Amino acid sequence: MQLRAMYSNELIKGTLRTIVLSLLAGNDRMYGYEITRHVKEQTDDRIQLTEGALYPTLHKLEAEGLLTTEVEMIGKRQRKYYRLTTTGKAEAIERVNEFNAFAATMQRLLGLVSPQSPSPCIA
Amino acid sequence: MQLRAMYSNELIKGTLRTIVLSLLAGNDRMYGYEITRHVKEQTDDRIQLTEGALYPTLHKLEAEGLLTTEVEMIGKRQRKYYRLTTTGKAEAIERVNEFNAFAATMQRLLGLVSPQSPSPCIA
DNA sequence: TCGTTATACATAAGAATCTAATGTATAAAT
DNA sequence: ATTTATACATTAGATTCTTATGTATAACGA
Repeated sequence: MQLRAMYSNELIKGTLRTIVLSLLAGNDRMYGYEITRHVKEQTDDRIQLTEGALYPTLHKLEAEGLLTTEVEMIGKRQRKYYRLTTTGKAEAIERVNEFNAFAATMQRLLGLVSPQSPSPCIA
Repeated sequence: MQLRAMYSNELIKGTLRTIVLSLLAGNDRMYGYEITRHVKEQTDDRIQLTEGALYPTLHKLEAEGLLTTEVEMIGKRQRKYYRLTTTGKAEAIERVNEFNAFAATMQRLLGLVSPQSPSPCIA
């Protein structure tokens, strides 16, 4: 479940956990399918998660105590919500900062930014 | 050979080819050990390539026709220089642009930049 | 001189992650 | 009635990376 879209698949590898944690940090609770829709929309179809990668990742994050689950029935259909634990919230912040720092380092290494500009456009 | 340093290893995955191609795009020719030193220095030890990842990657890039090699003897010690082919030069540009676009998309998704700012601080 | 560190290549077992396919099922839309 | 969307899940195989190991020369410091 990484992408079926634009970016050469390799680049996305290793960012799935960061994406999931970041989305949950901003959304209180979300279910798997919702996460895939959200990412697809927010990135204009550039990143499309696949089930084969997403579900195992969610299960792993839960097993590590970063997420808790709440199952609800929508009609006869099951829906499994995920929510960050306290540990998960801290981890989310750490991961996002880490990605940001990594991107800045890479952009410098690849000559995409001048060494002077400390980090690219942090909001 | 990805990193033994700061960034949670996962993030670096998939960027090795991009790094190698980018460095060779800026340096005419380089040998393996030189690449590891270069990356380490340029990133202030934040990214440290390991042999187990670098050498197989160089061999693969050569097999794909993106690199050519020139072996030279420094005293009794062998040194294997790598150089971009025409195809390799085009691929290098593509990969770097791809990373840049990917980083921008991720930074938007992770809420690190406002949706207005088109791409972060391109030099 | 002797030991350590640096230079310089390479491979390989095992771990981790992702892709692509498959499976099951309900609900909505055409 | 059929297709598409919603919603979960697993799994075989591929790819990539980590960690360790192997070989060898050169330089440096004690």
